[in-house]
Amino acid sequence: MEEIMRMIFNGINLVKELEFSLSSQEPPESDLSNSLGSISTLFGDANERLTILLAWRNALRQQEPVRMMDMTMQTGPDLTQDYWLRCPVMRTVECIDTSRPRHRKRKKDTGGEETVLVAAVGRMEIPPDDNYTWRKYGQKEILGSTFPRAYYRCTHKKLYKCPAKKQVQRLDEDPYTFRVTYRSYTRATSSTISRSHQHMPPQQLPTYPPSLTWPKL
DNA sequence: TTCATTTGACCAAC
DNA sequence: GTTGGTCAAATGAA
Repeated sequence: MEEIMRMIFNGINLVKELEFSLSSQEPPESDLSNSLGSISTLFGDANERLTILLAWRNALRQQEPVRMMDMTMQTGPDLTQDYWLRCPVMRTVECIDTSRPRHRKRKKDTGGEETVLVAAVGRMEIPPDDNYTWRKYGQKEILGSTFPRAYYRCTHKKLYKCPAKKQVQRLDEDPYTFRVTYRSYTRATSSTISRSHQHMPPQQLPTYPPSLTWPKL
């Protein structure tokens, strides 16, 4: 909510600036267009976030089994900032030993799994960016589902041995809602995190979702 | 040239 | 045998 309020106040400031420039002189049409575009975008984004937030609160009120999570509602650092590295490492993640034989499938392994419902932004057919860098590595038609399931892993899997993965499944009953499942973290100490991560300033660590926060360094 | 996506194939779990 | 998760070659975009 704090982030939304900040966007609204920024929009108000832009309106005031526009008002001032109009009262003092007639600005070039290009400047006027840019200014109106910025204001429109800012208020539009704030409105979208507010819509998602309300849906999330309604879901909580109804005590739904899975949480509607606002991908952009943050209380942490400013996520509009372009992190030089956006890696979805989870709090208690244990690094993968790449020397062991690979396990392609682990059914019933629900440890460290977190599922959220995510509303698509506007009429877009993709879920909003969760501010982490993912690389798609597969897509499958799922029995009983109209839409295919997409598989993503952390972009920095090799570099930092980051094991985080997510699955994105569009809901049959609501094509503009996605079920996003975050996977592959185990109960281990943060000391098992690759030391390569330690150059990430902790104050810039993203905080979404709760179980996806960076380890304390 | 590098990196991301697509997609058929592979394989373990059921 | 079927299904879901992953791999990796091919392809495309920047």
